[in-house]
Amino acid sequence: MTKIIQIKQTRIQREKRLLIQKAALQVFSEFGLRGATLDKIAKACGLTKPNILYYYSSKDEIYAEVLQSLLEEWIRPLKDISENGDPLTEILKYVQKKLTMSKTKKQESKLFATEILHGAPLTQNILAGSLKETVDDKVKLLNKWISEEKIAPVDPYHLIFSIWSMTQHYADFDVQVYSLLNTKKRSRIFQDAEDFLLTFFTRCLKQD
Amino acid sequence: MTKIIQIKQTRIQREKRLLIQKAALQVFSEFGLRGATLDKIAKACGLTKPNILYYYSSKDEIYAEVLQSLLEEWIRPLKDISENGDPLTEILKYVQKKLTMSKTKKQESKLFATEILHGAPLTQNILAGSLKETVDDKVKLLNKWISEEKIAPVDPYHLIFSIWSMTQHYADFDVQVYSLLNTKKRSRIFQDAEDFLLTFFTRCLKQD
DNA sequence: TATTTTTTTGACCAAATGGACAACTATTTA
DNA sequence: TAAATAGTTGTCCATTTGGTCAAAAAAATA
Repeated sequence: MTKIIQIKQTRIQREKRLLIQKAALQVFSEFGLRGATLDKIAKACGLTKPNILYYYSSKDEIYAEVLQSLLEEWIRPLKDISENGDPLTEILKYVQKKLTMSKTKKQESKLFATEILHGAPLTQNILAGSLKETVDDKVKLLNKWISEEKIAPVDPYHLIFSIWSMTQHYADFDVQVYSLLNTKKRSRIFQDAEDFLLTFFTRCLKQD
Repeated sequence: MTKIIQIKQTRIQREKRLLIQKAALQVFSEFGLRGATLDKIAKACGLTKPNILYYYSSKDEIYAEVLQSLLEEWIRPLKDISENGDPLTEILKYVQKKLTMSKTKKQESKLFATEILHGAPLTQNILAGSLKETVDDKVKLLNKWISEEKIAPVDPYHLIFSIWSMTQHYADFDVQVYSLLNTKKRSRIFQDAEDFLLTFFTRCLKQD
């Protein structure tokens, strides 16, 4: 008797898989792949361990799926930098978008950081693939803007790295950032950060 | 019979403890606290697991010691920013020093990053203690320089964060950085990064 | 060199953890 | 509503792993 392979997801499958992903993101971002346990994920979403393994065949599969869906979201805003807009405005908009992501997607940022930090075992091909494509594309655009003297000359790769590092810092290192600021400044981290970053990049990129 | 407590370390103890610390740094920075196993550390330094536990009473104790000795080293360069030098030069020297550390102390940087990323369970008091003191001190100095119009006005806390994030990025996210650059640019990452950072901070901070 | 102290290790243990599975329940479908 | 399918869970298992311990080996000391 041939086993019938189920193609379409049922309502319950959709719901439970999402539930598990959400809990897994939370647990993985806090403890890392190896520190996270199925029991922790199970508790975080109110399911039993075997029940989780009914939807995913292994812990690694959950991790891979969470990471996968995160990566696409992570790359996307870079693509939005538009050839048509005002160069400086486009770059500042990207900075803002990334900073907002640090605020609203802290767990995603931390999970991504942990993955890269530990050698990107599951992500390497995406980094060297679709991310590299997008980056190379935007580097071309930045170089064009530079040659047209619309922004000040600067290494475009390192410009992109600087945007990533400075914005993601507020998510990944939030504990440190919070520890070093007093209560008053703590309450307006993201406003201050935005002011700082916009000023910073404007000063650095403005053609006088 | 009272057990005699040994105070002075023997030659072997000094040597072996250092050996273990070095191996532990390597393993912890690659796998994180939970991903690292005593067996991996043992293999990395050519000792047996029980032998390691003869020198350290637990895995956590090794981690704590490695982290502890790293933290002091990590904070130090910030203290070197001198009131007496030329403001911009002092800041640029600090940037350079931090960038060099990213190149030569990659494992340390990654271990520190992982610790903070996961909530700094063992580091919180140091962050809020001696690091905060030093930072507050330098913030005062930066504010003084700003009020004297020796550097352009900018939020000093976020300026420090930006130096940390941009320089450490080259250690912590090296896999990503390498993936995105072609062979030619890969061979001069740190020169390019230095050029970029010095230009950037100069443009941002120079009083015209 | 004899004795004491330090160092090393093989064998072992208990807890944690990823995962399997059969039995049971709930839901869907005919 | 009966049959079929999907979903759930208690129990169990094997492996990994932090850590113990007693006995052996090496080193220091008297």
